[in-house]
Amino acid sequence: MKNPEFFPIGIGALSARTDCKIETIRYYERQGLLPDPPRSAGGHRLYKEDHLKRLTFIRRCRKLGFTMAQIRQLLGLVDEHQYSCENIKALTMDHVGEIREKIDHLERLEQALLRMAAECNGDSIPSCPVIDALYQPLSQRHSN
Amino acid sequence: MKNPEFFPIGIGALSARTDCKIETIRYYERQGLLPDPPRSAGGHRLYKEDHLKRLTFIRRCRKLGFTMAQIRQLLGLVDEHQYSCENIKALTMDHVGEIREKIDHLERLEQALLRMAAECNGDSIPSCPVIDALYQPLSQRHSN
DNA sequence: CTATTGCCTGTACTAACTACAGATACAAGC
DNA sequence: GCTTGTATCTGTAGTTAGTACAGGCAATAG
Repeated sequence: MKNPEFFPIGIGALSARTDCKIETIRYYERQGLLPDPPRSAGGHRLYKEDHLKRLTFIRRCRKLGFTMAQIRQLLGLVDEHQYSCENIKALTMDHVGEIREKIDHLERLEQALLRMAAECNGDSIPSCPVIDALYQPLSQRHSN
Repeated sequence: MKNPEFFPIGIGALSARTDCKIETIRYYERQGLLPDPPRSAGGHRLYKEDHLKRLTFIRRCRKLGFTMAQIRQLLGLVDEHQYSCENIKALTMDHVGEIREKIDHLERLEQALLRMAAECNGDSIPSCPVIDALYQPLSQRHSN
């Protein structure tokens, strides 16, 4: 029940099954995230089910916002069977922390922009408090 | 009261006053955001107050998350005196919309990660539902 | 006059891909 | 077997917004 007749597959089929562009697959190989696959007589890459699973893992991690460095770390743990629920959870929660920081930062930007935009009266004369606020030099308040 | 004795200044002084690295100032010049300044006999850049104001504007916009393309647009409007409260506010609110999309996306990632981490029992045996969830091929459910 | 900064140009690097160009391999049809 | 068309190959360059040099002049302090 492991569909042995479908493997090995070429890079195009792997690409279609993982929603990952061919160039990106080759890029991951160059970066060492995917092992170099065996080749056909003519040099074409031939992938088996393990490659499919590994690439699926990589793509899911990327969609969750993990960096390639973090994925490398996760794969390292998996490859060496050195992972446990404990350390995977720790890495995951580190990543959650990073995401929260980004959210905080964006929320602060949003508030700053909304405060400035609230000053606008929305008319069409060539003047705008947003531009004024951004354009005034730092040294305006006391002679610097 | 415009401190005329402080200008012109060199690139190092401009850098110090704007919290912008020297290389970044030259980069903005290459990208056409800052006009080419006059030079000394020996070729050193000499900046005046207008440059200081313009660079301050650029840096504030960057800190607010505007891309360089957006800043180019804002500066274009300012340079041609073609801006009004109306269109500046519109650009600002567009940017707020982009920021909100990023926040939404990050919040969804956070929830996905937290859901996975919640499955972890936190023990130290080499097994983890997060890894399992990420590693299963798409084709696992029905023979593909 | 010389030593020390300061500044110059040009190039290469970052993250995570994407997009070619130009050449070769493979599969299908006849 | 031959041809055609698609698949894949390598290698290079582009994207964003800078950062980091190397190697060489310019300005300035003492």
